[in-house]
Amino acid sequence: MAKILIVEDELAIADLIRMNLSLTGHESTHVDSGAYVMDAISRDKPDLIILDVLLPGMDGFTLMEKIEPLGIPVIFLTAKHDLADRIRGLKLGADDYIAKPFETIELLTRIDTVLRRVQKASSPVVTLGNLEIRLDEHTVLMDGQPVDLTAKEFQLLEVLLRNQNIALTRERLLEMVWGFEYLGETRTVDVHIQRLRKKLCLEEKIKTIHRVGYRLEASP
Amino acid sequence: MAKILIVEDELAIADLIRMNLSLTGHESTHVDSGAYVMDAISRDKPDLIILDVLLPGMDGFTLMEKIEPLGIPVIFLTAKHDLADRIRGLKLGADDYIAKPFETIELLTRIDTVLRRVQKASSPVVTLGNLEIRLDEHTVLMDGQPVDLTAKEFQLLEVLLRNQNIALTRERLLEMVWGFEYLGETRTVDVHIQRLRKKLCLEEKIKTIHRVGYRLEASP
DNA sequence: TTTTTGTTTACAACTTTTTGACGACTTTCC
DNA sequence: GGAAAGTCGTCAAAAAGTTGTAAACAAAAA
Repeated sequence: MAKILIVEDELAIADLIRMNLSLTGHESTHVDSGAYVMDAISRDKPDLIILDVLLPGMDGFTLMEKIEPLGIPVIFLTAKHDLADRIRGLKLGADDYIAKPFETIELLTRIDTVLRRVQKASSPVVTLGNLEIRLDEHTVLMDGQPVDLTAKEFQLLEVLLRNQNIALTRERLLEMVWGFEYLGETRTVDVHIQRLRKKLCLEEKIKTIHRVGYRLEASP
Repeated sequence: MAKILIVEDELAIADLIRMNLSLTGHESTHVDSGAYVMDAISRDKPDLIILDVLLPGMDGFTLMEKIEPLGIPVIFLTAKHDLADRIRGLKLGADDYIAKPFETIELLTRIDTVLRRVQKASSPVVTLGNLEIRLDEHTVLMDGQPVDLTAKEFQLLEVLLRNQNIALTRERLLEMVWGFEYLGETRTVDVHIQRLRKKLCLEEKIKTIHRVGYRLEASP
């Protein structure tokens, strides 16, 4: 169940892909020119982009450079024998490529593999038990209800989330949240940890490691 | 700079791969039959395995099932047109595949991509018999169950682990765990050793060396 | 200014670490 | 072999150190 954007000028191929995606429970949209890609991305917020290298208007590599910073995974479609293209695509940050003509099952498998890989890695929304942390929006929902966090609290939460299951010393947390050169009491960390625990009911999840620091436990 | 195990029966191909890996700064070992793979893994502890599907002795898929639980990433080598094989490999948990005959640069690129992806994920873990010590998490699991250790206990365990099979005097342990300038009773060490032995059932493994100190025996 | 956010202080509650005592065990040497 | 000397294991109480919390204070934003 992912949203997939197909960038492909040959309608027959696009339709083939769309049909197969819908059969496997994915939602897809299609644009047939490079010029519309960025618009489509901001409108649909796809989870994955399938990108033909040979496009009218704007070539796939130029597009790739624009897409890459957004962190959306890309699967390249290339002609069978353009090895150089495939390498270039991978180097630009594409997650995979498929050579045309491709077999449907291979396409679907690769899509699933990439989605699985990426969903593990990073998404702008992190959930932790009954919490949903939207990094982009800078908001936190607890059981769907928004909770007000101050800037420092949010940053601290972010650092803890990015280091789930890792014990972090107060010094390390000061570095990461307050900045490398910050000279302050390690006590400050405690107080913020307390506030996070209280506001988000994380008494259990944010473990104190005596004489070490704190560790946020990942959800089981 | 990774250790790579090549499982390939055609010597020419294995040599080609090894040469290229050494040119790009990787270390590699080679076995030419499936029968030796598990031995080679436990001996060399490779960071990545390149596995030919068609092998004498044991086929790649059977091997894959054995390797998968170890969490070592695998790149499959398949014949160009065996699409079914590639899919099967990916489904079994392979991280990538390359179709023979392959171009060297593609191989190298894919190796780097997989290594980069995997290195992000992993974190330092040491095992000793039924114990698993996660340094980052500051946790110790015994038969999969977490055991509570205090900070000093954990540090002491770490030092012992880093010096397996080496007898350490109390003075040396004090230096390494308590710090160079620490002035305290050597009795303190005993007490902590006792607690480790008790908590982690290490009565056998942490040997007392009379008039010398202690030694942690490596697992057989 | 008022309000909100961030930092520090103070102290009680708590956990860990150290210590000293003593019995058990090993080694050494007669 | 057996006694003396030294070493180690264990316990529990004392000491040291760490953390939670509230509340005061300072800084920044509205």
